[in-house]
Order: sequence, then C-alpha cells, then structure tokens
Amino acid sequence: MKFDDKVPIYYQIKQHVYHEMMTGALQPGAKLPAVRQLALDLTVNVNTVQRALSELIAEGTLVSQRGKGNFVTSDQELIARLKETLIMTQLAVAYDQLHGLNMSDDEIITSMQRYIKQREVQTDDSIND
Amino acid sequence: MKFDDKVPIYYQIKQHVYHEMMTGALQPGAKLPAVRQLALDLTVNVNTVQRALSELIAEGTLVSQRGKGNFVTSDQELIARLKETLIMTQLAVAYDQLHGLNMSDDEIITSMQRYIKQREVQTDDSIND
DNA sequence: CCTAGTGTTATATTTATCTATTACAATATA
DNA sequence: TATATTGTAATAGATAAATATAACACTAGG
Repeated sequence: MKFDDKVPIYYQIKQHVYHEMMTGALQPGAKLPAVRQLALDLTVNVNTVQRALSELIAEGTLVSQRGKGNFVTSDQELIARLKETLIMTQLAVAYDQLHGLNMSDDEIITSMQRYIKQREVQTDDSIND
Repeated sequence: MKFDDKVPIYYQIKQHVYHEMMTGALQPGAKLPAVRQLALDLTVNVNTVQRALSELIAEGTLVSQRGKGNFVTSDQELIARLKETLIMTQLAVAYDQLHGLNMSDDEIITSMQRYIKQREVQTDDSIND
C-alpha cells in the first residue's frame, strides 16, 4: 500500500479499514489479519498498526479479542451510520475543496461529469474496475 | 486561519496561497504581505511561512525580491496551467475518495447534486457565499 | 502442560515539523 | 548616510510519528 507522506500513516490505515468495510472486502463480523501480518502487508511497524486499530476499537468499529484476533463489529446499525458519515464527510470535503478553487455549484457538477466521462475514455481499452 | 493537525502547516499555507490566487484575492503580480506579517496573521512562526513560500518560489508561482517583498508571478500562462492542474488534481482526489467508498459514477454525481441542493436549503436564510 | 499464535504494552531511537531567537542581506527612504 | 523594512538563514529546543525490539497476556490445540 502506498501512503501519502503528508498524513500520519496510522490515520491512513484507519481510512483503509473503513474503505474495505465499505467495499465489502471486510464484512460485518469478519476477522482481520493478525496485527503482525497487517504490519508486513502494509510494510509498517506493528505499533503503527496497533495505533490505528486501537482507535477503531475505541469507537466500536472493531472488536478485539485477546488471543483470538480483531473483528469487524457485527452491529449493522453502527456500520450503516458509519457509512453515512463517511460519505457525507467526503462529499463535504470534496465540495469545499472545489468550491475553494472558485468553482460555482454548477461548475462543480459539470466538471465532475466531464472528468468522469474523460476517465471512461482513458480506461476503455482495459478491464479495470 | 484554522489548520488541520493531520497535515503539515507549511503545506496548508501553500494551499492557502493557491486558493487566494484562484479566487482572485491575489492577482498576477500582486505583492504579498511581509513574511513577518503573514506569520502574525496565520499565528505561526516566520520559518514556517518561509518554508511554504520557498517552495512556491522554487516552482515559479511566486517571485521573491529581497528587501522588497514576495510577489505573485506575472506569468499568466503559468497561472493558467497551475489552475488547470489544481482543478484536475482536486477532481481526481474527490472522485477517488468517493469511488473508494464503493460509489458508482452515477452515484457520485447524483449524491453530489443532492448534497449541494441540501446545502443550499441549510444556508438559504443567510447571505453566505 | 507446553507451544504457537493472537492482541497489548513499553522503551529507546530516529526523523519531520514547528517554534523561538538571532543574525545577515538587500532595498527604500528620511 | 542612517534607519526601517523587507527577505533569508542558522541554531537550538520541543513535540509527534514511526521504527526496532522486547516483553507480557490470553487462547487454542497437541
């Protein structure tokens, strides 16, 4: 995994877990890889992984069972709320950033549409996502 | 100015300058406030301001004149290219983030439209931008 | 009971960032 | 020619983040 060196790694790992939960790669109740394995996969120190997971555990997104492993919560209600929050937060961030570049509401929509169209063209010869 | 404690301050100051150039608050050739004044305004150290400006100077966005001040480049061509780059970068970031939350291209557009509509309602009793 | 695998915690070291402070270099102006 | 204002640079100290390493705590399985 590639990290943005402008943002703490532990924070990016948190986002990574959210991401996998949203895409379904991590289902409710699913067992995560062992922390030492995650550290290897992400090419990062165990303590850094642990810091990210600790925060996710503290907020209830993950459940830790000493000696067994870390698991995604089975509380579907909590996951649904989390998803809503993540989406709304990202929409707000995206809007603010574009609006901050002096784009009007209409320009934001149309330029995003244009970007997506152009992106489809650039990838139409591959079988990418 | 409020800073995100997850991102280096000097980096956020760079973005702040870009922002002001895009909105027209900083026109081509315009003189910036003195570095010591900027430090006061932003409530940060002079060295932190200097680090941000140094990078902007190195890339040609700003021009420094020792004893006189720092100025926005008068190279309109460079500014136009910068604007294009900033917008395309932000569109890509926004798209990737939302797409990463498992949203389809259509969902990205429609949810952004919904977000903007809802935002208008929430602010329709004020004279905010 | 022992061992392997799991999460958890602690210490020390390194690096990046930010700060405070001081000094130097160039320009404008009184 | 002074003096103030500007950008620039250097030093030293504080803090946060990440690392390497080691140890501890719990669980499962032979």
